Amino acid sequence: MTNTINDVAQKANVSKATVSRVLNNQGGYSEKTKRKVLEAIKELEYFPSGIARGLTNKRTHTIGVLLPNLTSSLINEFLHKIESVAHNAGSSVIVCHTESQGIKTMKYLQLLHEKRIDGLIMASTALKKEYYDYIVKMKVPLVLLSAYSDYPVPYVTANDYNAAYTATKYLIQKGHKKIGMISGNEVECIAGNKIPRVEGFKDALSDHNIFFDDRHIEYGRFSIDDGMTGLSKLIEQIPDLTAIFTENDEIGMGVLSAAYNSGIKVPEDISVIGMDDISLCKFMSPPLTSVSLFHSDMAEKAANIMFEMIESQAEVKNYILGHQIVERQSVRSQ
Amino acid sequence: MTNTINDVAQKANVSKATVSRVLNNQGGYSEKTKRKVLEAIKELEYFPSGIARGLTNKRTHTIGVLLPNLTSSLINEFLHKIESVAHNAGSSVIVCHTESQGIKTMKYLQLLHEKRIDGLIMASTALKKEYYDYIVKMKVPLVLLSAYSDYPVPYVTANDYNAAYTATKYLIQKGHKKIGMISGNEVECIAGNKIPRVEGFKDALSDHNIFFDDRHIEYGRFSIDDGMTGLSKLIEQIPDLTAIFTENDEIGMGVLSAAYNSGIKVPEDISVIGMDDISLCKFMSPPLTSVSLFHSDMAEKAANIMFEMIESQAEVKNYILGHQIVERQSVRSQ
DNA sequence: TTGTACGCGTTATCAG
DNA sequence: CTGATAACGCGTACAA
Repeated sequence: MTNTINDVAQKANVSKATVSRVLNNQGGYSEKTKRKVLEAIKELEYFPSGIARGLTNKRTHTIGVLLPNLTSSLINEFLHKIESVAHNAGSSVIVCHTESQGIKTMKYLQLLHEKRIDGLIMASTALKKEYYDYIVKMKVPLVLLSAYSDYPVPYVTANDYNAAYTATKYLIQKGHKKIGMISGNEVECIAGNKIPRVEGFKDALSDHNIFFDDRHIEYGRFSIDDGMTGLSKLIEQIPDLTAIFTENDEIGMGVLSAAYNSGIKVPEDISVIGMDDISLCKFMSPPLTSVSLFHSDMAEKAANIMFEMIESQAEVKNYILGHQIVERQSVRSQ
Repeated sequence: MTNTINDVAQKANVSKATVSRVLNNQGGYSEKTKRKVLEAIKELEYFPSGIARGLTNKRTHTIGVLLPNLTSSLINEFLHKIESVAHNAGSSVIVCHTESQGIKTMKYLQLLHEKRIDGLIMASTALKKEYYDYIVKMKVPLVLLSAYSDYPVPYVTANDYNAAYTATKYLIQKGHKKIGMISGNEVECIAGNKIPRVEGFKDALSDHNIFFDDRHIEYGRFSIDDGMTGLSKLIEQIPDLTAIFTENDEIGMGVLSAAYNSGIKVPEDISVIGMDDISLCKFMSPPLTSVSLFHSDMAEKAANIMFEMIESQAEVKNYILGHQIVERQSVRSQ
């Protein structure tokens, strides 16, 4: 059995209250008793129980992170940064991967509720009413990461519409006129909402008087395979296609891979620009031009906001981070 | 304030013992009181506190996972599987990334100790005496994942030596005679121990009477960049090199990338075989031949063992999983 | 079938 | 400066 504060108190011939005081450096005790207590602690190898402490303190020093199926390098960037901030704040992180289209989300929410987490970060997730209502009941600060919501919830995200617009415009400025897109969403709208990256793409095209129709956009599921199949479909539908904007880098990788397999040269035959600027872009063949959304900064910001809310209850505002094209070698001038 | 079991008891005009019984389906109560209690629970939106329960139960239904800096797709495979098993067992997982060479490891162990986790999984980490001693004091079941130890601790891992031997032999059988290796370890030995994958490489060469010396092996830090610099160094030292075995796929990707940048064709000019068979291999240009170590199975096994130990206290034996070459297009016959 | 009382490990309050 | 004692929220013998 692990030793408790009582054992220490007994061994040091003091009350457990005193032990607690020494433990938390609260002052109000003599040097002598402090030494006695410290000694007993060392001898008994006593280590306080965070869970018992949490019971009285109403704080578990644990936060939850809900993550959907994202590119693994994105998940890692998010998780890593959040963890880093959390640990600096003396908290630990419980991760929950919400696999396929969040049917498990409610279950995880309950689990986290039961664990009495101090706060919750949801990444890249559409905040459904069901979730929101439940989280409100949990009475736990929530921060959205790489997501937006109409509910009064702070979020940290990029402007996906603008970023997609920028990427498309970049292609246009490079002289491309036949431009396709491969989206990661299987349908054109999510829960009735337009997909920002798709809209940005469309609007950039319209604004520059470049023709497009449904055949210029393929829909998939954000996987590399979708990039592979997407390329052939796009080429089939638009034979004189010269450039492709992919909704994320993973799809972009798929395009690169499919191009390699079918003897299509990038960027000579076709230009490709991705999005997210994951670390792998640099190592593609050719290195993939992409749009950085500063995910690491996003995660850090979100985590910081989270802890601010935990500490001070204060309402915190939203942050929309910028984006930046990272030129590499997958796009050429037309 | 969140409602407690007392509030429910009061509302339903029963004792909290009865509420507890209903909550845990322990029987011994009339249908009528059950209904009353359930109703009160619903009205008050009562949800039991796992931390209060943990205090009496001595079980927090939380396990810890310690991860070093690995390829993000590996981390994800590990984490995802462990999480999946954990959630099925009604537990959640706290992640701890031990960043650069584990100086933080002890701090994390203390944190997990304080959190009173039920069990601990350490991935790809050399179990130092300091860690081991501390974990023994924690009195928490420990499972090593993708690691081996002389301490009496169950582990689930591949036989790295054999896998490397197999990979090298594969290259030899393809007719290669000038073979280099890029290791991810900065030095030839870790804490006095030879690196299994390096030894497997060397022995395969020796056993087949193929000459090699120090110039045939480059050391780095498991990053893609090391693959990039490693390639040029290797070629400089061994101009007639025809094949490279990289200690992991990430380094292999670096080699592919560096080759692309310097106009070296893979596999025409040089063959490359990686290790781990991460999901990205399939999408490299060319697709990277690798050795699968079945990491997903490893993680699942480790997690299952973990929960067996938690449930039954029983000593559990070790598992060494097999490996398999996954042929793609980065190696050609010489 | 139901209620009482106590333990779990810690912190906080109030005396002394 | 220090010590009882009461929470905290839940489980569980034991008693009724």
